[in-house]
Amino acid sequence: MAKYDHKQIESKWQDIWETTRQNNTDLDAKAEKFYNLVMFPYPSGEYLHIGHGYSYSGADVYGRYMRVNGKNVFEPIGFDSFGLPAENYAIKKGVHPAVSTADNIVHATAQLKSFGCMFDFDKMVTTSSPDYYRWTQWIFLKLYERGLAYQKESPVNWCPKCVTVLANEQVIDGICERCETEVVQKNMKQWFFKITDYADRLDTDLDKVDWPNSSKLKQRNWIGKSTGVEFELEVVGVSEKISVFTTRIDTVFGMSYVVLAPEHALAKQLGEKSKEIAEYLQDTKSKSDLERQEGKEKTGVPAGVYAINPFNREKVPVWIADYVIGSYGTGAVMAVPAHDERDFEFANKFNLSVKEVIAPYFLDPVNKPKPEVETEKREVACMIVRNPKTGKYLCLKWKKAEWQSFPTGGLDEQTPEEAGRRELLEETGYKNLKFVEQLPWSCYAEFYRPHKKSNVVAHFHYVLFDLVNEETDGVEQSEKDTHEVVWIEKDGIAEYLNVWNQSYTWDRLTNRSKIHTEKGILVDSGEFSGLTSEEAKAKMAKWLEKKGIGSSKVNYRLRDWSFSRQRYWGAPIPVVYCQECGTVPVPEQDLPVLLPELSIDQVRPTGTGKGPLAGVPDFVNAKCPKCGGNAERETDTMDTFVCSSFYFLRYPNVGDDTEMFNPEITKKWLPVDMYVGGPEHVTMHLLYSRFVTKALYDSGIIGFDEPFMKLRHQGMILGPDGKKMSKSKGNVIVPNDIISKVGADAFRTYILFMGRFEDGGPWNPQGLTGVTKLLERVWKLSESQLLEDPENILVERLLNKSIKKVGEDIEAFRFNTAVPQLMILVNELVQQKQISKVTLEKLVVIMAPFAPYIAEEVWANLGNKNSVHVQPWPEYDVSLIQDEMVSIAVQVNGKVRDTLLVSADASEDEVIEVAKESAKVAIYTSGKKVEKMIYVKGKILSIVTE
RNA sequence: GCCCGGGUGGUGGAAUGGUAUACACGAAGGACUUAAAAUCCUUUGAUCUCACGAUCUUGCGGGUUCGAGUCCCGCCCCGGGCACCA
Repeated sequence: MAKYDHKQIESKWQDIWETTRQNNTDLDAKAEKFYNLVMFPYPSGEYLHIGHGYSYSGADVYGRYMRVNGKNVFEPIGFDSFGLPAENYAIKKGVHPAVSTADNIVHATAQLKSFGCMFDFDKMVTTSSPDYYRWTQWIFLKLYERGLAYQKESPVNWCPKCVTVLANEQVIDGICERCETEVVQKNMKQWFFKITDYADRLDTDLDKVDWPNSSKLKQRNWIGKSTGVEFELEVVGVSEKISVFTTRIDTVFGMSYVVLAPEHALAKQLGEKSKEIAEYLQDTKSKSDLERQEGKEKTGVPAGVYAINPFNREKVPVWIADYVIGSYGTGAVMAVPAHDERDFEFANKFNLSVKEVIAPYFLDPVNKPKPEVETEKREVACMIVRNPKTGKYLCLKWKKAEWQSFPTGGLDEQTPEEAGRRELLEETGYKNLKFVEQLPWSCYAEFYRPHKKSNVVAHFHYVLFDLVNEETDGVEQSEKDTHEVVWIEKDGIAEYLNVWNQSYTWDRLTNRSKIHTEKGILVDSGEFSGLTSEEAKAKMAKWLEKKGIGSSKVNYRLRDWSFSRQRYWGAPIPVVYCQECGTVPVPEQDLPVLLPELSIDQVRPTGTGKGPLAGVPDFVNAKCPKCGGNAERETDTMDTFVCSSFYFLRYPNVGDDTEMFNPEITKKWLPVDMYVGGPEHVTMHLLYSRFVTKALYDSGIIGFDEPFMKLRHQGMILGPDGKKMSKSKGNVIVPNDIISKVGADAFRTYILFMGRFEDGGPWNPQGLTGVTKLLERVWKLSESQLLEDPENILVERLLNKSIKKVGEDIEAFRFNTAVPQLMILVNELVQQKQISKVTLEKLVVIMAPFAPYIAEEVWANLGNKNSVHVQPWPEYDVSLIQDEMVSIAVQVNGKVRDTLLVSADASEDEVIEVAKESAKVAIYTSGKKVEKMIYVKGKILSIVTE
């Protein structure tokens, strides 16, 4: 009997599959196409790590499953080999990046082959090779043609260590994503792609794709769509007006000042006249983004001018402060400290007024308004009365409703103070009260009043009193019948009150730094008072439009994509600067603009703000394509994310030197059907790819505007120490050792078995044994004497169930539950004295996506000529999915007391009969009246007794 | 602070509102063996009990339900994303 020798099997089938071209997809085949894509690796280190193996294993199991379900699956792979990390690695090793990249690709390719994935190695792309990056440059030209690539002098993220500009997306908390150096702001002329033109479509089109919800949300947050209004304020004595953007126009009557960002034109203008302002502008300019983030202490200076609130003609001071971002909206905001945390903080620091214009609204969930009775509107005073002698507060316990509250009473044309005194006298008899204050906020509450049998929308005003003495005038019996007067300790109030608006007010009273930032009902807002925030937003926008000073507006947080890099290892930007013609793109037929071959010393970044190419006269000096005169080449290169933003379009066209895409092939094969990769790319690669796809769609080059129809993420495999793998921590696990020890089949199956695919987790080889046992058992089964006929009905049922479950689980990326099903099946088969050939064949087919090598070997050993990987997924027999006998739990009052084995199609009555005979059940039911019996077919019988 | 995930045995982890802890690892005991490895069998959430069995248990506290890991409300903790975006 032969031993299971994974090494021998793996090398044997790798060769055979290569010869038979099993995994080289015939792109012209008639069968329905399935483009199964994994994020291509970045060969910045010597080897791919275990996380790559994880991602590819999952994607490959899925791809293989699609193939045996009749799809013509295309599963390409390549290398994202341009860019900073590859260059940094090369420089560290003292090797030219072209050399180190080529070396790394050799290692990585060998690894990729060992994984046993059905990659089509004939269609590889390497983004750093000229026959690829000519198309990167071509994409640039296409975007440039549409006005989507432009140059702009602006503050950009500069990494002093990588000595280059970075995109916003590559700066994490003010730190360079790659080298973890603090990023500084530098004013430089840089290239940008106008991704902001697509902000809205990038947001709404997410509805078209099947992506994890969390990823859609992440992208939406990054795009940061925000709907509001933009309107103008006149400035007293200045001809310029200030435009502000706000999402809360409903709070406009609470505006107590206006803030300009230091970058605002008016701020600069005012700075010319005032030394104080000029100094402030200078101060904020020198702060790095990180400093601006860290020191969140608000700073600012008065601008010395006043703006006019168009709604109430009130004069409000203008301030200049760096808590307003110059590049967002209009760079100026209206400040409403009563309803915005930041404005509140600023107002507190600089002693600016705070005016409440939004009252919280409460719908009483206990005493809900009744639709059949009338609703009355009332202005109400709510009295908070303290007895200074005892420190207790006056509360009422209601007799006809479940209320425990402070006393309240209608205003009836009186002030809250007057109404409060009157009402307290009536309800409690207390007559000597000292008015303390009226709280600066009010609340609306809508509820049903059982004692008056009506609904009410009450607008509560809160008045504080101190009790001077306990003298009373007595209380009428009718008042005594409705409520009882109680005095409650200060600490007990929060618990005692059960009326929401009062609980809210008490909470705010004891914690005065709180403000109301939610929606509510407008107060003190002129003609808009009484409206809800939503109603007011619509009406106020109309009001502004009618006056011609404002309108609805949408803003996005997304910024344009800065893609020029002052580094060597990237695709040169195909542009020349001509003294006569200005900026001229290199014509398509002249592509690629080749990266000059330099010595390692010339490759090193310069730190001058220009890339190393600027020091290569042969490269720089060029002829203008337009006029033929002398011109200079652009010396910046493109960020690697440009290379990866379209590689999926190129894969099916690899080998075609005449055009980027063959329209026929592209139409047939794109968009990508399934894309697997890490969630860390959601706001970078995935966003950029969607943008480029949409731009090409708008150019009429391609006929689809979303590149990835389905997306699934693998989680991150951490080091054995539970920390993110990194060379410096020395916890990097390379799959090679594992594969050579236990084989690719065991590696793939185990890593997918470890946990949910999207979860990842620390690498722990302990459990590998379980999977190697599984494979060895299958091997042993294949070496045993096989039956010709199916063994028995029980085995058949389990087999059919397994076919169903494994298939469904793969389809849903639930690999970690598919593998256990295979284990259950194999364990059962091992228990059988003998198994049949048919059963073994079916087993091998359904485990083949996980363990392609052993499956193929066993399949061949069974005498099959064709590959197991093109065997159709077995059909399962629906009638064999359901067990004949099922075990039913019998619960008495919620506790399982017995389990019964009954026929699966047993009726409720039959099950009840059997349950009645159970002695265990009888212990809990005898002598008691059965009130209810609930039967869930095949699952449970629930008996409820008195 | 805001927005997403998540919290289940010693460990990785299962579980359309219906028998929580599948499957695997580890551990303990046993068989085979001169011995070990491999393999196979048994046990393995906790507590009480000689035992039959009982009680408790899915981060904490409430609620809905015949029945809650799962649904609702309020907290705590961990991971990720965004962060002065008006």
